[in-house]
Amino acid sequence: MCHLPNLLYRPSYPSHGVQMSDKNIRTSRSLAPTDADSEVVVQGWAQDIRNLGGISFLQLRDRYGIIQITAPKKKTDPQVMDAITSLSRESVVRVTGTAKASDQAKGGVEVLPTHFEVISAAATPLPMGVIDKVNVEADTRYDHRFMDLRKPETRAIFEIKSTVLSLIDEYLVNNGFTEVFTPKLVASGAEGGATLFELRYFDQNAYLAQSPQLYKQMLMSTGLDKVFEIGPAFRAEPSDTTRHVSEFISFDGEMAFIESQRDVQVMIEGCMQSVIGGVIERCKGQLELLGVDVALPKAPYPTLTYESAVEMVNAEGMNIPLGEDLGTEGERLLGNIMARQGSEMYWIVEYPDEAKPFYIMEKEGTPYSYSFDLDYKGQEISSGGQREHRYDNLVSRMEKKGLDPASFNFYLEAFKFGMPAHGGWGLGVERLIQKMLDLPNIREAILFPRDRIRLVP
RNA sequence: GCCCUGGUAGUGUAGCGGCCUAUCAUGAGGCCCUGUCGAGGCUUCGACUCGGGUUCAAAUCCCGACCAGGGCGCCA
Repeated sequence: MCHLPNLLYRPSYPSHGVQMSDKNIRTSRSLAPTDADSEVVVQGWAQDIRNLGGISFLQLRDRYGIIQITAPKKKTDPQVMDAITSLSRESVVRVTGTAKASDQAKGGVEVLPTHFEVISAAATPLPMGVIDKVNVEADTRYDHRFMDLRKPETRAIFEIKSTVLSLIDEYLVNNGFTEVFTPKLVASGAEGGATLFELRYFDQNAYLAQSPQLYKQMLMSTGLDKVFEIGPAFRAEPSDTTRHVSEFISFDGEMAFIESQRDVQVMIEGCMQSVIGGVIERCKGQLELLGVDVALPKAPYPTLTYESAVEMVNAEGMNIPLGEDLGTEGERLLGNIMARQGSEMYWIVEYPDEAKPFYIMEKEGTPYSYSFDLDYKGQEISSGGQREHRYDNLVSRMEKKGLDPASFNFYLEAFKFGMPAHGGWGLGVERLIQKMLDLPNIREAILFPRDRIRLVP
């Protein structure tokens, strides 16, 4: 799969791309004082209309910003004047007019209209204001997300998300990975733990995949060696938090012929540095709009064992028994401790194998496993480890976890006829974005979030 | 799923037994204004989530449903 370079925010490329008509179509970015006295066509949403009687102003918003349409009554066709002053906010219009340099207009240029076309009049009142001076609750914003996305700062998150995905792609392809797609409709995915969404599949029952785990592992027996996938994952967990949703984008990778899980960690770490560094470099405008100062995490990321992580939080007043999960509070406290030491990203390795799925390799002679979590500012964004590639051990681990190996034949078969040592990871893309941009809720990083109760829009 | 808090005009809120014919802001409609950009001035419009109950009287108290926010839990 080929990926075009990110054209946004590289002013050396023409911003309007392919010219689709012979009209002099301009955007808020391409219109400049040097256009003065020439006829231009601009189009967008009517953000604000100011009728002062003898002169009217229309703020026209497009993808890149605002263009001011200025209509002095004496110099403007009465029909055009009327159309402007009677326009409802958020209507889509196309304006033809004369560009005029002006110190009083932002950007130093405004347009005096000669023709005015309402492409789509907006009904009133708006379900929520785009520039109103009142707060709008998150729930109301998600109910009317198309309107919410008219705010540049809301859109900025998704422009950054797009850049993150491009950067991941670039990094992995440069490191010899092949991008793959595994099925999201599956017959069984009961790898334990997470609950599945069930649905009818012709005359069978099927499930929405909670993870590409089994399939990406099967690919390790093929010779593709290094694969990654970016795609949706579905969890029917009844979670109700600011960091859980029932549909999210998972970035999964799997690598064959590894020496240890460390090989996998090195790859993720390099990828994260490249992604965060790339966002800082390519998304300056969006970060400024969001008022976020993203810092490149200190590398190499410190590695804590699960045991030492428990000791660290217990030393600061918690009381977590060995073997137990850190919990939300413990995770957050650990984040604070690490922040004090200047580390936003850090590894927690060797979790108790009891808490890990069947496909993880045990650390023999200990209650621990060859597994890792990657935490970013006190929140887990990725987990992975070395997989159990030895058929007999894998089957006995399944049995130990109360799973029936017979229902995993399609998976186990790949381990029977030559399977290299391998390891991999899964990473929640929206969690990465959430922590990177300090978003209060993971839903802010999803266009149309799906949670326990929200299925619309 | 549990605990806590809450549901009032399009949006965001105040009011928390009678002073409610319900506050303020924002918005929408109308009018005035030639440099607005959180414009300004005048004016009009618009709401108590639903169902039961208590009471002479309920937006206000009680019960239930539904929904939301915060926290926890569940959790690749």
